Amino acid sequence: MRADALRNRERLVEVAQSAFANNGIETSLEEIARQAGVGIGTLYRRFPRREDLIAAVLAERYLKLTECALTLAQHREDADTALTQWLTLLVEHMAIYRGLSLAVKEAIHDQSTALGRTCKEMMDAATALLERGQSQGTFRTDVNFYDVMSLCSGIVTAVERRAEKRADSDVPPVDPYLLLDVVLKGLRSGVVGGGAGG
Amino acid sequence: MRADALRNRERLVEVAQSAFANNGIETSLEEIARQAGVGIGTLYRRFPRREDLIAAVLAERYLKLTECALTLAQHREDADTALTQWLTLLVEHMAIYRGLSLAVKEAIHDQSTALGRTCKEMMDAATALLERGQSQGTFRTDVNFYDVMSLCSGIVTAVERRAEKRADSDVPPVDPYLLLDVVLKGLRSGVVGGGAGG
DNA sequence: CGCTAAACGGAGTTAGCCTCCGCTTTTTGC
DNA sequence: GCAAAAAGCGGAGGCTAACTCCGTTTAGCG
Repeated sequence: MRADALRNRERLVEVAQSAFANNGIETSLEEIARQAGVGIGTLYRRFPRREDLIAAVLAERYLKLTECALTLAQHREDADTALTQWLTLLVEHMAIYRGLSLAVKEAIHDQSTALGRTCKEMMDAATALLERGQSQGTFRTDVNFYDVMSLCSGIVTAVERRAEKRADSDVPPVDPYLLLDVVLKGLRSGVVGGGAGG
Repeated sequence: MRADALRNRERLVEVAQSAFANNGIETSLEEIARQAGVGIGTLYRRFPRREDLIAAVLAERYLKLTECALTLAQHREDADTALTQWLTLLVEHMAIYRGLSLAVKEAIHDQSTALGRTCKEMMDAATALLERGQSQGTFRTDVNFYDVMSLCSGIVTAVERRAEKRADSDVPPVDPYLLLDVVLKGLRSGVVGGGAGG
């Protein structure tokens, strides 16, 4: 890769990072290119899809989450605590850019996108946490990790929306940790078999 | 309202209904106007925002959900069963148009939109179901109805995404009833105080 | 220095949202 | 019935943002 290309790439990721943080993940790509001082063509050559840019921005963060999951899996202690800790991190991570939780949910099953592939590794590592708990009888066995991710993504989306409307009316604040607690409580095995028939 | 205006209005709602069902809620408004045989200006005069059209399409359905909530609230029997039944209906309802769950989540706090106002009545009726259960000790008292709606919306979003990608890879199907069961289980009081610290 | 592949960048195309306003149809008053 | 007025129609046009294409520029190498 040529030196100027590398420089531009880095600059784009840098600008995108702060643009996503300020304006959400839907920030105009032309705006990002302008701020980075490159042409729109340059941005598209390097990041053909918006997700590719998102994936680049998130790369380190995902790596950290993956490592964290691996570490938690190795310390073969309390499976409940392990999953709780990791999901807490995940929820905090997904709340960083407005719109991110949805983008992740979109990409989660799609190995053809950079975001999807990056996600995959992390998912694999974290899946182990759930499955360990399941084999120990800590968590109910009829849910898979996609289900858990989906619920967490729902939590983050709720927080995002609520934050946007905060100026409005009498909207109460939402506590992601509370919602996560509800989900985790629902995941624990206890007396299995709730009531929602299907 | 003039007769021709009423006719056009009905035609638009009719076309929008099937367009939303086939292409999701983000279908181009110009496409809807074209199919209805009216100009784009006519559509916008009657439905200034996309949400107004959505609200019109959903009006009857919301009314049914509201009535259902009221009925369930009056039969002062099992609060758990009541909420379970209603949320099951809700989830089924929100899965009808791709993107609807998000639109509802967007509008839920915004009384300035038609969708928000229609939602409000339904929410008020359903909130009673949760609160009855809470005062009876059936459900944990630290969550409000917005929280429950948010989690349900997350479930539906997951189902929508999964359905879109079904052609892909080895994606397992998702069961909304299962996820709803997880949420409901998490809502039941039992020994309150899970583990997700904040 | 000079050559070449790589990279650049922005003009141009497409698509959808939304507004504005001259024209048409319905309704109303007589 | 008929004409005036009110209501409604519809699409041209402005706008923004995604995305493509290709002539121009430049880094890197010998």
